[in-house]
Amino acid sequence: MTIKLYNTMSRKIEEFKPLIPNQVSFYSCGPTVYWNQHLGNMRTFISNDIIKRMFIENGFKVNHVMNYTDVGHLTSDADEGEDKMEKGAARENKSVWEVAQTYIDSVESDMKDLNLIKPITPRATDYIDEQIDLVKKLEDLGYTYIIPGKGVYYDTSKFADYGLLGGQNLSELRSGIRIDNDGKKNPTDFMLWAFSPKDKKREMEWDSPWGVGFPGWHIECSAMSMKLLGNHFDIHTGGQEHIKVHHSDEIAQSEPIVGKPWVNYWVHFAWLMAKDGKMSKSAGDSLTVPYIKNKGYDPMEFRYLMLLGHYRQPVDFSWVSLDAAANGYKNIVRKVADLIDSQNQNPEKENSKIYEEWNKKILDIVSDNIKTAESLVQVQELLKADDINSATKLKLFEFIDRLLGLQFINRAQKLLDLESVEAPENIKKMALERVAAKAEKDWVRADELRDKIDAAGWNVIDTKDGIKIIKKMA
RNA sequence: GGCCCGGUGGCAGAGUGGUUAUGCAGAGGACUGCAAAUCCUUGUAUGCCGGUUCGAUUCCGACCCGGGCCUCCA
Repeated sequence: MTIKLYNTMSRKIEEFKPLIPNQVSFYSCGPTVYWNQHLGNMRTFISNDIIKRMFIENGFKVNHVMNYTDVGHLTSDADEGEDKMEKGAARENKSVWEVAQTYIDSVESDMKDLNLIKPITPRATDYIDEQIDLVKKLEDLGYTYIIPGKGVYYDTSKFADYGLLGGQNLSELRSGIRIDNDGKKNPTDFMLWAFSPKDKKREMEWDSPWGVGFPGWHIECSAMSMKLLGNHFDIHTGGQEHIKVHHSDEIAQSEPIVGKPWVNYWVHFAWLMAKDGKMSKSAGDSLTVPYIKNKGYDPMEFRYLMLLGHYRQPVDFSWVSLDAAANGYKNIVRKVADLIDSQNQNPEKENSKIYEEWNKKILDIVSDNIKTAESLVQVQELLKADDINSATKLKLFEFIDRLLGLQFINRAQKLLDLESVEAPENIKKMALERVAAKAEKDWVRADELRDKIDAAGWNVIDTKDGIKIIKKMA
């Protein structure tokens, strides 16, 4: 099967060729754990997860690493800025270490809710020695300089390919830059190691050949990815905003050490936009997984909404679109439940030829640059196909669940379980009274009883085989 | 200022040089005492103007509009 991905470096959709056959090494820039992660972050995690599942279904062994940035960084190289981790600690009256743990727990809970296959998740603070080692190597190679009182900086003019990923060379970047940073040799130079301020003790700081301080932001991803995936690896992903700075800087600090190319495929995800602008402006406020759960949405409904769009296309988040996705998702679950039901009533044998055909068709679509929306069209077509029996459809849904992670069968089974809950005696009694009323064509009495049953939390439904009493969804 | 990406039916969002997905919502019908569920049917959509072409929504150019990045951000 041919796998294709859009490579930001070449700006083309390329056929994927692994460094090692049937294996893929895959690094994703993860969250800074100083606050709740919003739905925009979740979109990125879901995109990573789909790529991973696509590889797994294609028979690859996947080594997926996603870091947690638990080191504070200055918000800007230009001035003193604020340290996000320390800001979080002050806000919550906790140590920075406690803050990190709190939000690691929180994001892991979200990832579980969204049915993400857990990646390997290193923490930046566990790789300080590796980061210092990289800075030392860059210093030995002559790529660094020190600004007294501030830190060790990377001299981007020493790296001929600087900015290649973003499609601009250094002089273009210079002309386009809006701010100038005093002390730096080039506006694009960035900090590799920051010196701790003289006047105050930081909670997170370490000794280094250059003095007590803490690592710059970009170096951690180079250090952890090299350590865990090797000096060369297949795929590096992240949000699209990382192209120009973070990933360009990662390349600049890594390729002098490991050679070129360091990473074969760069994949970037477009943003989920809140209606009033970027999600991150309201980071931690309301648009989180726990928040939508409280509003009664199944996290799978959000995942389904994300899969309706393409990862390289920005998507607007709104309650209207989430509602539409929720309805669409529930409708599929209902139909899958009917398939399970029908298979329980009249077991059929699956048709392996049809299974293989549809399996290939859907996997091909997703393998072609992750066209999840188109794969969901096939899901609808599969449900409508009346020449495929329930057993075959269900087996295909098992595959679809592995590939898209939407837990259709799980939710369908839950629905059936809910529907099989026995009604209590008083409800049953009312339902039988209603049957009697109906027999006498006493429609007023019948509807009254149905309302009473409804108020008690049950639905009574007339079918051609008699009545069904079903517990209402919570 | 530099770079990049879009503008598709009521909404969300695909694909495609020539019968324009899919979903949600809406309408009509079947079924039902009425509901619910389900099924069937249904919609004069591709920003504007040129060009290439037998033919463009799809390719090319200009324009208008919107968005993103360039500063921490998934």
